[in-house]
Formats: sequence, structure tokens, C-alpha cells
Amino acid sequence: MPELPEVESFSRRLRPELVGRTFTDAQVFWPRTVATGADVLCRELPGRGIERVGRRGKFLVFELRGGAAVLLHLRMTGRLEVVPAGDVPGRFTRVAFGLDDGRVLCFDDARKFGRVYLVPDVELVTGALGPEPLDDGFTVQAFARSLAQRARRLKPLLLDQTFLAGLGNIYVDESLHLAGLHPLRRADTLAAAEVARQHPAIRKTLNAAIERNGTSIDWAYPGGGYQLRLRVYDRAGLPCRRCGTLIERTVVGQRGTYYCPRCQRAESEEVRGKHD
DNA sequence: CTAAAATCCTGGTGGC
DNA sequence: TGCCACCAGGATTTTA
Repeated sequence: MPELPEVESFSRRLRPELVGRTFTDAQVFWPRTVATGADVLCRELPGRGIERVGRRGKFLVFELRGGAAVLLHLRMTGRLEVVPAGDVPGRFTRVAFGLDDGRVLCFDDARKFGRVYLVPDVELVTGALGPEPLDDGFTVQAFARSLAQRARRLKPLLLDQTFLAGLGNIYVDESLHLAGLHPLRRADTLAAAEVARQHPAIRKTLNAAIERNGTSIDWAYPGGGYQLRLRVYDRAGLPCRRCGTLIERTVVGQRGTYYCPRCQRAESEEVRGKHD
């Protein structure tokens, strides 16, 4: 699943290929992929120059000359590749963006969940997103304040893009294990010391994954190296790398959830202390 | 407010 | 070897 590190990897890979180029056309092979209208994209895109390539949360952002922007969300199986003219379309190509050097940027997406947006302002798509976990503005103090206002369990809360942008199923589980917190803990019950573990755990997990070009989960995302470092995700029945206890899998909010029952206790440390 | 369920999709997997 | 039911899962929408 492309999450922040995978999208960041796509952004860095595509930036030198795309910045300074101009779109010549757009071919749409699966209209629903274009959330803002396939006909509008085909009509409005030709002639638009690409000024910047970046990322916001899990969105890839192409800022266009004149202020408009193309955003892409890869969802489950979306991927991007620049190919020579004539290679299009592939079996899973949903949208093909022609470039002025003759090559083609392909948006491939086997499961058709991915989306493309053409908007006059990036904020129209990203406006409701929560803070960027790797930005300087995302401090442990700000994180503590947000958590204290929520009664939700940590797992679904951290997956909520309006709470924090960029985490998905893999990196939520990974960061919770690194911090030693149970996925069902209510956010507003965390002690200051626990918040102080979760905040850097998120950053360390994301940065380590970015360094390795993300996680290659299956056939959809070859090339990433982080799957060799996974602590709990998809490791049910295997020993915890920290304590050796077997990793367990449950379902939380309809998501497969992996955790170490010893390193990530359900109760807060304060409550646990009274039992001991 | 929180949570659960349904929806969109199809390649891969496990069972027989 | 072939067939098929079933699963994964990000985000949104609906229902409790």
C-alpha cells in the first residue's frame, strides 16, 4: 500500500523527469479514475507546464504554471512510470499523460481505486488533511494536544488523514510497536511519556522507510527495501524482533492489525503498575 | 463524538 | 490442472 514513504519515493524519482516539461495531452482509459472529470482533464491539460513536483500526505502534487495543479492518489495499487511513446497503454494503464519530450507518464492501477485530480488550487483537494508528520511544525507538544482531545483508539485515529497526513496500515502498526503502544489504547489516555515515544516513533519509521524507497508489499511495488525491516506488519506467528514473543494479528476498524502482545500492552503503564 | 458496516475493485491465494 | 469463494485495503458514505 503506498503510504507517505512510497509516495515520497515516487515524488523524488519523478521530479527530475517532469519539472520543466509540458503536458501535451491526456488519454483516459478508465474515466472514473479522474475524479474531477475525464473530459475536463483532456480539454484543459494540453499546454500546461510542470513547475514543481511534490507530496502532501499520500497525494502526489504536480504544480502547473499559472497556479493549477494535478494531484494523484495511488490508493491500493496505483503506480507511476515514464515510458517511451508507443508503450501505451499497458494492461493496467488508466490515464496516460503525454509529455513534450515525446515520452508518456503512465498512471497504472490494477484495482482502479486510485484517483487523479485537476484543480485550480491544491487546497481544494488537500485542505482537510492533518499536519505533515515530518514537518518542523509537527511538534511533540502539538501532537500531545491533539491526542488529548480524542477518545478514539490509536489505530483508527492515526489512520485518519484529517488527524495526521500520510500514515497507512503498515506504518501505523510499525510506529506503535516501536513506541510500545497497543493499537486499541484510547488517545486521550496516553501519558506524556507515551506521547513522547509515539511522536519520534512515527518520524523514525517514516524516515527509515523513505531511505529504503518504501516497502515492497507484493507484485505492485517492487524495489522498496523496508519490508526487510518490518517489525510487526504481516508477521503474524513470527517472533517479535525485540522480545521474541509471537506477533499477533487482529482486526481493528476493518484493518488487519499486527502487534506484539508483550511489547504493546493494552493497559496504560500507570494501571499496569498497580497490578504488579 | 465514536464506531461499525457497506462500497468501490480485481489479482492472488487457499481449498478441493 | 482447474474452478471458485474469499481476502486485502484507503477513503468515503451511511447507519447506529
